[in-house]
Amino acid sequence: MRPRNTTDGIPEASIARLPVYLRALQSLADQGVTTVSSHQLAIAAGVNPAKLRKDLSHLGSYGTRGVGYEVDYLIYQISRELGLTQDWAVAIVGVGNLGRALANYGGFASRGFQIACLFDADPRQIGTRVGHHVVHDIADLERIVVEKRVAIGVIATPAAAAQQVCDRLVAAGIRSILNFAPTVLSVPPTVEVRKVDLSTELQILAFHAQRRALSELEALDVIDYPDIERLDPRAVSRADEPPDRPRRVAGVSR
Amino acid sequence: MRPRNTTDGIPEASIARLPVYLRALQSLADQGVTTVSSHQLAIAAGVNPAKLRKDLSHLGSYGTRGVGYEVDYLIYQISRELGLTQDWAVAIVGVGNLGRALANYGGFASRGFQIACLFDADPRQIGTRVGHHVVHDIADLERIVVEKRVAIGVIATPAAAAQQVCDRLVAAGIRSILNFAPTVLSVPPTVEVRKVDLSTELQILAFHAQRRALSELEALDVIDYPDIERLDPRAVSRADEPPDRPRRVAGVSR
DNA sequence: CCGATTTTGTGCACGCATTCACAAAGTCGT
DNA sequence: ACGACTTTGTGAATGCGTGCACAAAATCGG
Ligand SMILES: NC(=O)c1ccc[n+]([C@@H]2O[C@H](COP(=O)([O-])OP(=O)(O)OC[C@H]3O[C@@H](n4cnc5c(N)ncnc54)[C@H](O)[C@@H]3O)[C@@H](O)[C@H]2O)c1
Ligand SMILES: NC(=O)c1ccc[n+]([C@@H]2O[C@H](COP(=O)([O-])OP(=O)(O)OC[C@H]3O[C@@H](n4cnc5c(N)ncnc54)[C@H](O)[C@@H]3O)[C@@H](O)[C@H]2O)c1
Repeated sequence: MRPRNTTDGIPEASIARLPVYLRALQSLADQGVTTVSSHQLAIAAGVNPAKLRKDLSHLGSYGTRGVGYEVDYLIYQISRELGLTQDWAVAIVGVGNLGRALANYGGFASRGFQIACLFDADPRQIGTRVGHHVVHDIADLERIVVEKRVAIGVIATPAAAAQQVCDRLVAAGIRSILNFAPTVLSVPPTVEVRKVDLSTELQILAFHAQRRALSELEALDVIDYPDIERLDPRAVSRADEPPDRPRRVAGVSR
Repeated sequence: MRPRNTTDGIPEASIARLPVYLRALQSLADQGVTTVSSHQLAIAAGVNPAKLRKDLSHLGSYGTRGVGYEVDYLIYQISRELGLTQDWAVAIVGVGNLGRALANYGGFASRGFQIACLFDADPRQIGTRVGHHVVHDIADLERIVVEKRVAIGVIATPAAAAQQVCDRLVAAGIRSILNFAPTVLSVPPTVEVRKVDLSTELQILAFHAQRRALSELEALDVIDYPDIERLDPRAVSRADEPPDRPRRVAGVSR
């Protein structure tokens, strides 16, 4: 073994939190704070202090016992670990509602992500300006992606086109993809896909909201009905009948 | 104990996957498929079949051994569990780039989420139309949220305004919040916040992209340099010097 | 009616992540 | 120079999630 401190393999869960720490640190730096304890930073980042320290310990031993962490130095170390000391060229495919919002967003450039080019398949979009870019024809994707050294592809097309677009991004050599379309993409194992699914987020919120509503109902009025299934707790939109349950319906299906 | 099948407490990890299964099932239903095995559905959803079965088993015993799951029936059961048999009214605060994209998106209504109202603080936005809604003054938030029975709030304002907007949503009785601003929101424990952070996603992609680049470099040329720290593997934007590391620098800090 | 076949539902083992709790390390005041 | 105090870094315990592997259940053909 050699004294290579940052051995390797930082746990995924830690990596996902590093950007949060980074943002909290930058906010502290803006306020003129030069030194921060794990406790303070943990509060700012919304995590447990022990978890924060363990996460940071994966990068190396950058704190000072009795004092805390030097804000600027830690910002640099996290940025370096995340690969933010260089710029990354990003291509956005699909300049509809969402693609436009992303293209116009200023918050990426400041974090080292340069929108390098935009693509669409719609002839009415091609050639128009969005932000300070001209929308390219998807037909030119491979050429331009290579020319501009694009490393990250963002898919903001309808779901039906997503796999096809993904295949072309991969063919052009891109191995990091952020997918906004609600589809499961299949890619070779060398390619990493991350999915952002807004409907899913809302559905998870709905699940918990329903749970809350239900448990509150039970808490106050209900006398614990017998076994009759109470399909819909909120007794409003009960209109749509449940689909024919499987025909076999054995007598004792528990 | 009573024969209440869906006892309670479905693991969070399972809940987060239910929307994915739901979408895969709907796609199958559209193709006319009436019955599906855990294996097929698992492929469509991009997960392990055993995991899928265990997830579904938390909802009840809705499969038929030797056959599989009835597509329509399973769609109904998952929808019910997620609370999608009723409609949910959603308010969007901040109609900038992102808020507009969300307001114009058609994919929410079809999943039971109705955009009920839009808010902004900018006088130039207030009163304008976005989608088929008029943008309301944020000053009227509490009143309108109660009137329209809004259950879910979406924050699409700049980070600086997010906590303040959040507080008002909570004051108006909303207990489910989807936050797009890059801030940690603090809320009472009765309120659930989910965060969608696009910059974080890109940063995670960048981390892995850097790892790949680095390990490929090492794989072919490098003769394993001695201990000199190699800060930047890509030797390009090496311009910016690392910040002054903590002054104390002990001799043997390992 | 029975036996071969398919596929579910789940017990179990394993590994990763979280959190506690504490010794080691460093600071700061006197 | 020293002792009280602060805060890091990490061992150890616990809990959660994943996936294998298999018995139980149901179908179907003969
Ligand atoms: N807008 C939102 O708020 C939102 C929310 C959740 C999910 N999504 C998802 O994000 C994706 C984009 O949403 P949107 O609202 O921007 O859709 P949109 O219809 O407004 O835009 C899609 C764009 O993709 C282009 N396109 C279609 N096929 C293409 C192809 N093969 N190659 C290149 N471009 C192509 C279209 O011309 C269009 O400009 C969709 O999959 C949608 O489900 C969007
Ligand atoms: N646009 C993107 O693609 C993108 C990507 C990642 C993150 N985000 C985040 O999403 C948020 C919105 O981004 P955007 O690009 O739409 O910003 P934007 O500046 O285009 O829009 C913000 C809107 O919020 C309104 N607003 C400001 N203060 C308000 C208040 N107190 N109450 C109500 N409305 C208020 C503004 O008037 C403006 O219309 C930001 O926090 C941004 O960091 C956006």
